[in-house]
Amino acid sequence: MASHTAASLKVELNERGWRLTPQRETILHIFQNLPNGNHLSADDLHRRLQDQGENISLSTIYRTLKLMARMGILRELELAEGHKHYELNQPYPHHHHHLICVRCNTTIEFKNDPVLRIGAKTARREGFHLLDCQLTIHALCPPCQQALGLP
Amino acid sequence: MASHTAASLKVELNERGWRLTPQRETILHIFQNLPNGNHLSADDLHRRLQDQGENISLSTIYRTLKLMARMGILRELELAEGHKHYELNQPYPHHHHHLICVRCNTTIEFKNDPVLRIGAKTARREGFHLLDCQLTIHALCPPCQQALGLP
DNA sequence: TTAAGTGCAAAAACTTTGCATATTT
DNA sequence: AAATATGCAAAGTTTTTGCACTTAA
Repeated sequence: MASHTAASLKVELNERGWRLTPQRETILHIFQNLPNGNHLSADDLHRRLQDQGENISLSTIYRTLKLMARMGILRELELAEGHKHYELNQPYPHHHHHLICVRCNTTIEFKNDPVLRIGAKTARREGFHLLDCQLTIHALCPPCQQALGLP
Repeated sequence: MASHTAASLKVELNERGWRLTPQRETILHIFQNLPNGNHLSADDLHRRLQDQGENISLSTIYRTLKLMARMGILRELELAEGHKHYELNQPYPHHHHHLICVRCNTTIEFKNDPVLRIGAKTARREGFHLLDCQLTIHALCPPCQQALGLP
């Protein structure tokens, strides 16, 4: 869960018989330069790559996102938009969780160390190797409570 | 987040200008009779309804699942299969979280009250009305660690 | 009565796959 | 050289939508 350089990514890939390609390196860079709190869908990433003149196919993007999520480099977020979003899987103290309004999709990030510790402990107890731990809270934001006439 | 009867569901729907239809009642029953720890995708639910001779269209199922999730009656789970699953949103002490192997999709449920309290507190602090709170842990199970030759 | 809900079929959105070609190790 | 990765186009899955009809309140 440490931050990656192209070199360390290469090592980690090679250990598993995989390869460092220019596409994978470019995609990693995009995420590393993403302002904190941003996250991209496959399509967002594709567009962003095209904007900077990189032509990487959507297939490769999907394959790379899944690979990096399984390696623990990216975390896969299920926000409210109906498709997955990805962001760098940052270690403590940057690690965070999400509070989401199910009506308007407003999303608030928050940090919580105890939850992170509980997640780590739970995985360890079951013998699992932790990749990511996210608390997702579904709720109604104040304006949406109003709109629904909730007490 | 209390358990629902057809009558209380009706009240809650009517309060918001919505209606209790036979389809909605039938769907609620399916979930109420689901053994603890089970969860259904839209398609699972559709098949299950057909098996018991109920003809409810997939459109209605999708619309109902979303509605009930937004009301806090069902919780929407993002497990690893690539589509949503739903289960009854049960209050403490039945409330639970999920530990998922990203490689083989093995899923383990676990309970954790502190996380639930943290979720409730976080929502309250932001003025949100809590609907659901789920800790999702992505990890590699022991066999999959082996298969990948992890130390 | 009338606003909301349903079913159908069609479309949309998102993701995966087969295969020929290119590239990393 | 051998195995992995890519790009393309095509197909697959899951979910949403428009519309005419039905139904709960």
